[in-house]
Amino acid sequence: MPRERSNQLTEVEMQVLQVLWSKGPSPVRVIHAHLSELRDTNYSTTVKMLSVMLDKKLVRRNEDQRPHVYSAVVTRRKAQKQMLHDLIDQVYDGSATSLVLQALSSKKTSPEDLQQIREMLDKIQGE
Amino acid sequence: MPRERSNQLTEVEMQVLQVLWSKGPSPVRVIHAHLSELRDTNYSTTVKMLSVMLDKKLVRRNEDQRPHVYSAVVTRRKAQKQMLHDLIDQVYDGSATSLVLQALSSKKTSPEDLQQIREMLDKIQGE
DNA sequence: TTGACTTAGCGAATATATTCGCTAATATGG
DNA sequence: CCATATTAGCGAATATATTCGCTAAGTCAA
Repeated sequence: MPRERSNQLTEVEMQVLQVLWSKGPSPVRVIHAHLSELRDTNYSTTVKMLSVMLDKKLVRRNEDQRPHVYSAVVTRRKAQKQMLHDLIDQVYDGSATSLVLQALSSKKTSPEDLQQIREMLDKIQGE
Repeated sequence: MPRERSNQLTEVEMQVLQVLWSKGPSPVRVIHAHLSELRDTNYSTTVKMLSVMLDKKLVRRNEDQRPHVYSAVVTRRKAQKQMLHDLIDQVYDGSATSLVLQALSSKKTSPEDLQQIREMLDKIQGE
């Protein structure tokens, strides 16, 4: 008797959203085509996953058009924010700074990106 | 017939590791005490969870001492890195920079922390 | 219109996740 | 040494996650 459904996305859910975010609203057929590249899955399974995600309100669908069109309920940006905060809270003890430091130190970052980050810092300090 | 076990940590596993990281190697009794603050759980359940995590090699235990002592197999730092990369890959399309920008813009950061980040940037650019 | 194809959906099957009762083994104090 | 408490562990129960077969409904071209 597991606890209440954790609100964290499962791997498949993540992948489906990934597809919807990058391809935009799509019918099952298309979603399935892209999902197949990420995991070995059956069409029926994709249909079912979408119906589950519909129940969970992770996606919505437009039934006006015949092959129904699914789209993500939350924007990529929102999901990112949510997950980022969860990660910071749960694993970084609430310190966004240590996450930032670690992200910078472990991933190669281009000069342009570094510049962009400096600008963000300036903006924050209200220069 | 779900897919292969996802390697992402479940909520409870995360919480148990959280306790081990902050309190260090501990017997079940102690782990349970701290875990109880995070979730409404039974002693037996904690024992079981630890045994499951032992199977998954998420924790190890020393049986020399009588109340056996459990400890985390991976360091907090390692786990952080892993999860951070997964997040960047899966949700930020591989761009550490956009994660950093978002982390900075959505969390209040103290001047000292900002300074620390600037130093990291300088270090990366090899000034 | 009909046959073939596509799309929707349900429900059962199975795997993982989590819970806890109950029993056994071990420790401990008097 | 005995009674009691603590610790370990197993196994069943139950909830979620994921899979897919099978059927029905809709589409469409000849």
